[in-house]
Amino acid sequence: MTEIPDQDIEASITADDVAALAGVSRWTVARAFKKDASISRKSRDKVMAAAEKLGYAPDLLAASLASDRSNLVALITNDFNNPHKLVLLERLTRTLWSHGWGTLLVHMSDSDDASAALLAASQRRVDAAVMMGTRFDDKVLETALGARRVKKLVIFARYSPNPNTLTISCDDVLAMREISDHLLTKSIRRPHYIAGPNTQSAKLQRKESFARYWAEATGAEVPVTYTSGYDFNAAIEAVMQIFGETPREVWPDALVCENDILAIGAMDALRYRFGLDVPRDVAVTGFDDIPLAASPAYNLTTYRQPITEMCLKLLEILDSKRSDSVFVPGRFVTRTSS
Amino acid sequence: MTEIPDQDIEASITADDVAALAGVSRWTVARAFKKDASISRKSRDKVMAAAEKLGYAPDLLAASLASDRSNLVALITNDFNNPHKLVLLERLTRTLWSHGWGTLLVHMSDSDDASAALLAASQRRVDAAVMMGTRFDDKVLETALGARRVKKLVIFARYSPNPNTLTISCDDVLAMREISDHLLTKSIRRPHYIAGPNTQSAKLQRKESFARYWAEATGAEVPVTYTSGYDFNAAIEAVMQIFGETPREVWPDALVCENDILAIGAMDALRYRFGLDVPRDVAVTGFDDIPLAASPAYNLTTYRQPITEMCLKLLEILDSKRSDSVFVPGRFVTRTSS
DNA sequence: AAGGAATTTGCTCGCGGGTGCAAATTATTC
DNA sequence: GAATAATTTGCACCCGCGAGCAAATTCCTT
Repeated sequence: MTEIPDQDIEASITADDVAALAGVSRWTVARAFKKDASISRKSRDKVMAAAEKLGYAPDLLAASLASDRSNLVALITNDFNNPHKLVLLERLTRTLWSHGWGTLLVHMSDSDDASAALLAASQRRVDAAVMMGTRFDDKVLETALGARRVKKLVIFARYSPNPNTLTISCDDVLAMREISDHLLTKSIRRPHYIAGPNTQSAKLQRKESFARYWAEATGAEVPVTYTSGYDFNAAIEAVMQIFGETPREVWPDALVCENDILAIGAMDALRYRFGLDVPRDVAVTGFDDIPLAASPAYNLTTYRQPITEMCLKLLEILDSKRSDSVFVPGRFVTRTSS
Repeated sequence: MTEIPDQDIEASITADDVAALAGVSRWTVARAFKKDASISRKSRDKVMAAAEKLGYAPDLLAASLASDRSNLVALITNDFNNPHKLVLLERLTRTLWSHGWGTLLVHMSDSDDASAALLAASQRRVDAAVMMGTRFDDKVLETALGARRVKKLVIFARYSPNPNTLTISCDDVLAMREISDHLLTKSIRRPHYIAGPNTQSAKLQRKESFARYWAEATGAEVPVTYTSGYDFNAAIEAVMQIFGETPREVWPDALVCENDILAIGAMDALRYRFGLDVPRDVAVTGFDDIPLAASPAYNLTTYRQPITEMCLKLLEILDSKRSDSVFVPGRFVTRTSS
């Protein structure tokens, strides 16, 4: 009979050690740790007792290598200015984790392309890569996908028509129709759309949707200003430009912002640079419903993305129960900024 | 001569394939990809050419298994309400990534303890675990460390006296002295400290430091209110309590907040619930210098953590060039809220 | 050109556990 | 109780690469 070493000696405990202690084979130990494996009640108990005694936990690295399944998902993102990212991150990690998935966070700096991030992910054998509300270039993506195999590539909270890609996103079209209808009931005449940087791909569909509905309803075109980034300073600049360079008579009476952080910057600019009142002089709407949107300082009318549902859809994709893009309706949140 | 398979056939390319194409052994391929390995210029070129042709990239999983070094760091956190977390996350991932470290993000829900997170991390063989600005229980930590070996455990942007642990943190003591001095020059008489939840361990040293300096300078004690969490609603409640339950004559003339998100909530409460002016009626200071602190709406006086330096210290620890705790001075940022 | 040092290359063995099948055990039927 | 079916267990082989040493090659020196 082999000596079982004291449990705190440097060497780590493997399935073999547990097997020896439990008096079974290594493979029985593996089965004990596997959901619905073919194993008798008795041996499982024996194994579990031995495992607990030794403080054994399966090595996920070795398991991934052997099984070609890592239970790892790469979360790729590049825009860390938006507090909404934090919400997405939190929900994604929590949901995935509670379903047995680990998350590898890959920060893709704006300058470099997606390939490096995807390559790094694939080198760790992730089962899927999730581009999280991230702008990226479709062409780069194409080549990256060609060269390096990432089993599944999901675009989360954003939209890409790339056929090698799955989109999970809020239903922007529906959302903008609601915002549009809302502004109409508030007798808005001249809305102005404030969009993030104008990128080639992986965009949101908010601007187009809003413009289309507004044109359908009123026949008027919606002017658009693109900011230099998704942060409130960029929004302040945009508002300075819009209101600074046009005569007061043609000032917009509503700012429809692509997301909350732009909306908050816009509100600050309106109030502190132009002394305007929101919503009396200008109404403002956002998108995402970040925590700050509910603060008494902003009370922002916005649209909440259905993150929980979106996470569930992601799980379905990971479990291969789904393989098509999906657009989930969110919820319009009316507050006093409009 | 072996047939080289077309590069896009399902099977993934291993070092063996590259070796065959380059006409060298598998180990030479490995050396070509290793910094300062003993290999001739000629073979390295041959290997690299072959690798590029096949689209080969080393499998990091297999490498970790074989070498007992994963180049993976677990980032463990649990408080996703604070936008400052996003800054920390961004910096950490980016710094680590650019130095060859992958980051495993582990979300530790407030309810459960650190053990589960640490266990999960160790199962993936992380080289180190970083608790990121996270409250946790020291006792749990102790047992978790005993049972499961995580090679290095770093407490980042927080402090723990646990000897199995390394702390990398902003120098809170210095910081609070500066804030304290600043308030004295502004003739503040009755500061009130707003702290986050009162936890057992892994706390910040801000409250004690401020109270101590203030007492040294004025002989007065600083009253403290603990919020129920690090979000601005909790701060609003705290302010409601402080100002709602005491007569106007003894209202504080400054709110020293443990971080920016509390400070912002406090300012909102002062302005919108009590109609007070900041800083004329009450001065407010924060900590962290989150992006919003610079917005025209808040213009918050705060203290910026030296995140860049802290990340560099972390790298030193990962590379085993350092094995002691370190407290880095940050920078006091004066704005108009005080 | 020979001898030795320095450099480069190849190889055995192992990291820890999964797959899929064959052997062994247990349960079921008549 | 024997024969068969169902369940449980054991095993050879593999996943892709690294440590460390031995063999082979190259470079220097005299």
